[in-house]
Amino acid sequence: MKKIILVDGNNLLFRSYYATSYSGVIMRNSSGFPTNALYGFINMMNKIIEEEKPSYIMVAFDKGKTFRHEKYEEYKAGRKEMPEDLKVQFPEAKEVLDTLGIKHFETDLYEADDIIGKLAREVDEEDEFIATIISSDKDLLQLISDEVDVKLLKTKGFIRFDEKVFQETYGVKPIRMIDLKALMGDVSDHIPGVKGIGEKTAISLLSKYENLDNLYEHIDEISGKTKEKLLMGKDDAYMSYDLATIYREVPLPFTLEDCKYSGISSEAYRKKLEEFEFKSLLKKMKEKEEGTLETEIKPIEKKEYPNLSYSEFDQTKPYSFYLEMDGYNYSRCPILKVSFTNESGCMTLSQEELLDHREIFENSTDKYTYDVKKSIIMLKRLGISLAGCTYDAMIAGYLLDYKLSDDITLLMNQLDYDVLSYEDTYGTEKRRKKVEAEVTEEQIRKKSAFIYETREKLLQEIAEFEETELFEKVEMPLAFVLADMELTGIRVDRNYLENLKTELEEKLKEMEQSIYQDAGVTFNIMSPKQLGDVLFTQLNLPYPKKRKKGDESFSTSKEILDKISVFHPIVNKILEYRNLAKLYANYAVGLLEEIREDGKIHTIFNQCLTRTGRLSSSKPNLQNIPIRSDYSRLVRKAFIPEEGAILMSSDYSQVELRVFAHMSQAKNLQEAFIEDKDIHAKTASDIFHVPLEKVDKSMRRTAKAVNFGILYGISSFGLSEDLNIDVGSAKEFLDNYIKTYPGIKEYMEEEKREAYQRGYVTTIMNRRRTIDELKSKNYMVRSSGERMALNTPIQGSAADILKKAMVELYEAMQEKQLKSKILIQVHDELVLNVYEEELEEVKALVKEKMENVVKLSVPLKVDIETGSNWYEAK
DNA sequence: TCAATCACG
DNA sequence: ACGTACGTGATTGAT
Repeated sequence: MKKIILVDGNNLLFRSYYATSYSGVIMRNSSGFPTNALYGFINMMNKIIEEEKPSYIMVAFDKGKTFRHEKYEEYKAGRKEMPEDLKVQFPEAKEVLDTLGIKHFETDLYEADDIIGKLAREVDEEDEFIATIISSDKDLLQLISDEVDVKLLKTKGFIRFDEKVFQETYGVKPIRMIDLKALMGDVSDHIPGVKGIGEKTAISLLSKYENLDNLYEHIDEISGKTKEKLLMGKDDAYMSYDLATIYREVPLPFTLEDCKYSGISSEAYRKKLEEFEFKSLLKKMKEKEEGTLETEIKPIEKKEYPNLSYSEFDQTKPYSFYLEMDGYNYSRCPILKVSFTNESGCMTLSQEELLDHREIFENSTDKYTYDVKKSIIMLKRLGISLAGCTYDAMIAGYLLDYKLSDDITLLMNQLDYDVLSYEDTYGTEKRRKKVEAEVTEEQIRKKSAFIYETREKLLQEIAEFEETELFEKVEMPLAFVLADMELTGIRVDRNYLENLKTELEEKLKEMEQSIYQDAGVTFNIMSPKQLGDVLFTQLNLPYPKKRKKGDESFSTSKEILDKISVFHPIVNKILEYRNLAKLYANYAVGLLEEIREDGKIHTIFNQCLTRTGRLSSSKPNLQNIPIRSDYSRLVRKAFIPEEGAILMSSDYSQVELRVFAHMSQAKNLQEAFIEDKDIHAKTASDIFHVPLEKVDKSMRRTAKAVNFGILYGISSFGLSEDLNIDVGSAKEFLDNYIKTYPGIKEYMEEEKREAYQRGYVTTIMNRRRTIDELKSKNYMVRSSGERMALNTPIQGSAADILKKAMVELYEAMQEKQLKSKILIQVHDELVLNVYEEELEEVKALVKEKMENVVKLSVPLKVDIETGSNWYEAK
């Protein structure tokens, strides 16, 4: 078989141009010629050749106006002029292809899509060739056939679509991509589609009616809004259908055979790279010639592994394992299969087989996996304890700022591994698919092979990011701490919650009647839509906010309701009702449902989720148990210690502000912490120019809001909203703040400058967050990126600090063989179950570990409280 | 599946 | 002139 690669050249140049042009600034060589699109383009061509190893390749381009322009005015209008800086890179790209001996083609009236469409047809019609199309444009998916697949480029990585994958993703045949687009449209392609129909609706309609014509023939079977929309948009749908259809009869002056690729680049290619000043590409080229490429990051070596039996697998050499669940919830579902890989080969075991071979997990050989916490917990249920696991690809991927999920395949795709997602293989949680055992077996083997093969590369990258300490000393050991916390769980007083639930039920019922009476009608109080109607139309209360033109809906947020509460007694009742309803659903019913047979709640701590480095908690979320109001915080009384123990809460006082004082090096602020002053009062005294003892409650509250504003990447508008004051006064406070604390303005400017320059920000432990928003041309998006750039180092460093403290505390407690345990982490607070006889020792240990975990230019301070429940311990 | 709302740091 | 504070998760009604 001859393999030909068909590249959508326009698409490649466009996406590399827009991926690298931010705030109008783009890469240029020293004579000012723009090179950003070329850089991405050449890189991608190299990558394609490396990965696909094609013997035939061709790149298609657009050429000015096409027949689609002639036919549809709208299409013409929708297409914007290409920026000049991008335009000039096209001829250069084509010259580069010439120097590489790669065929390229463009022709009047047709787009790159159409050229590729014609070639794909030729591939379909003869027997020697198979083709892979490369683009990020989903439009091309309509060309998929037996012999043609599409490598769909994503921001990171790609997805390979063949007939099967397409069918599984969209529920219809590839050619129906056209019908899909006709319905859902495509903004980037200026295809309107039917207004109000999105991807999900389009897919479900087509999986039922197959194609557009048939859909409109059976339009009367469809009900409600969808039908209306479809009828309204019928003309648009058919126009879109026409626009989305790739024309496959383009006359071509060459054959498939003419696209032969020799693999030899000429001296002219090097000259071009020199002209563009692509130093890294030149370096790579040189190293390739000298055979010294290995000095750079080791390329991933994908290998085939012999399938071994248990006794053949060499357990004395480090190996990777991957544990595939049979379901979606690791605290409940069984293990489907586990795969193992190392140099000796690979093997898979089922859950039953594992029980006979537990030493594969319990021996002391180094092991690598994906999601070690999940693995520990699932194995624990089988009575197996995991030893020697030193590497978690999920954590590595998280620190390298890859896009992650609990599904390993997302990371694999980004590292060029071709694998189907868990959901695509097994179906969704609700709709499970039947899968052949051999298929899954092969997929699972691929996963442990992936972990094994990519480990060195990822560790090298972590070292380059200077995150090795963060990886080895914090995140890896933390996974074990979290596993222990999840397994331990927190004890809950079921009786107390039942009573609370009944109490709330009664109160809600009463209030409901009272509200109906005030309103004069019965309605669903929880529905913002109905509530807005009752308040602002029927009771005719004033709406205290400007409304956008054409906006029919009313916001019924707390903020709005607070403002109108003086006009009618119903408003406060509604606010109260909402409070209680929230309490009822989330914290009475919700928590009761989560109590397991052991009388405890076992939350899940997500270690690799947040963009800042914080943990998150789910199923249930124990990081948002009420505390801010007197009544709702009573929920905390439901969280109780074990017999003979008490609950201890230990929280950092003002960590984020302390971190900020440390990083900004603002002397005045640092001193306030060194002298252990009430920081908000001190700030108030400074910005209002009054002595400390003259600071009243309102001043302190204002100062506190300003301090928070600073941490979040302040705007005077945001502050004015928060404090309910005018923007002028808010600005005044901020100006005073900046005057009072010299250095912070410079710090913030420098932080932003660096973020723009590098495209990412870092924390004190070099945790990295890339911020693509800074590249946006949209002012709003970019500003939001700037605030992330300001806030992430602070929030993230605080997260680093508590994570490291948790690890050190945990290890010290193990060392001392204490029975007491860490139960919950809430960003700046730890909750522990502490046995009475260990109280003093644990208290001292916690304080010592938390306060001394890092040395900052300001001290860290920890407050500890204890009690017979979580309410008391605060 | 989305938006609105509101619980936490 | 624009639209506006950082990071999460769960529930609800509406589509």
